[in-house]
Amino acid sequence: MNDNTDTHPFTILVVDDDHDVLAANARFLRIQGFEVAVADRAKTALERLREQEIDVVITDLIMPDADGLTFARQLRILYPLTPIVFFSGNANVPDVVGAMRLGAVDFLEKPIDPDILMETLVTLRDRYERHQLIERAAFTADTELGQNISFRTRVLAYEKFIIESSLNEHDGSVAKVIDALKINRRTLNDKMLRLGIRR
Amino acid sequence: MNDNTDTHPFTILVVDDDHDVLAANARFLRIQGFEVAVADRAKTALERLREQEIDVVITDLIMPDADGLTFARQLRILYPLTPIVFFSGNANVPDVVGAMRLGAVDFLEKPIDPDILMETLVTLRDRYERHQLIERAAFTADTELGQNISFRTRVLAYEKFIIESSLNEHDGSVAKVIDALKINRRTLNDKMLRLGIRR
DNA sequence: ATCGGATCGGCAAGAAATCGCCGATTACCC
DNA sequence: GGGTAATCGGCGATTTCTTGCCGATCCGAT
Repeated sequence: MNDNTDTHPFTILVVDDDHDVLAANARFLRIQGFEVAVADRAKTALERLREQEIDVVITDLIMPDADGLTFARQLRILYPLTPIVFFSGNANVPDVVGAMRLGAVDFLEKPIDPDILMETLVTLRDRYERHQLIERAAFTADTELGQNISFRTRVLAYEKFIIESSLNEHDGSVAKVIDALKINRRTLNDKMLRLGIRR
Repeated sequence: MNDNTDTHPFTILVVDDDHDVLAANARFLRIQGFEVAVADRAKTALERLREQEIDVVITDLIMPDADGLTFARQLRILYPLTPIVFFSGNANVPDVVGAMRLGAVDFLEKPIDPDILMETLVTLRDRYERHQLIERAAFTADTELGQNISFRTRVLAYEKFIIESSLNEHDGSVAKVIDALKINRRTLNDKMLRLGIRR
């Protein structure tokens, strides 16, 4: 659709406190052609997120300074829609449930099967490329502390995201979007206007 | 929203192919004061759902005529917002992930701890009583069923998620949430009421 | 018991969103 | 050119949301 001119490469943040595994995974993903950032704990991960535009976070459930779910919760507040993929060596059911409730995309078991990892990431990248138009600024935004994004802003950004996704999904057919989202035609037009969505 | 005055009792459908366990669980729940329907396989479960109004489905992941995820998928098509609670004796991670992606409320391990079961059900009943059917799955872009849920529902679910996350983050302090989300106190209170959020 | 901080809900005016109705535009196909 | 399908925006009645103001409640501290 609306090809924008940004050249931002699809970037993955890998978080793991085991430096060897971290390095190995990072290398593997780079070889596969992904842009990769790394962090060895929650704190550094949040720094990376602040520094650069991250499109997917892959994180161990167990970290030295915070458990993965707490980290995911913080992440969700700052970046509500950034996909998170968890992995863990000895996951129990409640952990998996908790992770999925936080909107995790997937939960992989350690040792990670490279094929499965690739498949997951390729799916996410495809999705990302189709949804390229999402205004990340709306979520990321506000230079200083990502914290300070208002409720309103987030909701609007999310509405925009839904509509753009649905438009993409339906090859730009407004009629189909109306049907899929069960939204009034007039309302949809109004929102598209207000949110600056063009087909 | 619209207060209905119906006298329909909160009804649970328990699905398990082990007749002894099924009977035991059903009795337990009846003693606890719930209205209970039972089924020993997916086919009968779908019949029950057609016959009577079911408010929650609790189902074993493994059934003689269909695996639990397939059943859940059918259920989701017919009744997109009916809460599903899974249980299983030997759940593996992919199963749990699949169940949660289908919008399961929880995933319990067999043998079921009665306390946990009760807690889950009481929560669901409370929510039911507040006419609050929104599920996390409603806004997660990764669900298989994201398409069948209205725009409105998804946005509301997202609002709920933001507020709950923020409350969580701030140890339940409404004042801090007001500050963090930059939302009017009165508006926040209204939304919490409407969305069924308690501290 | 009393004070202060935090929270909550009723009320009502003002602001914003919703959505039906109508007419306009564009594109495509006989 | 006429017919049709898809889309868009102006207008305005109606509905819903927002939010300031006021008073009530709850609790821990004094």
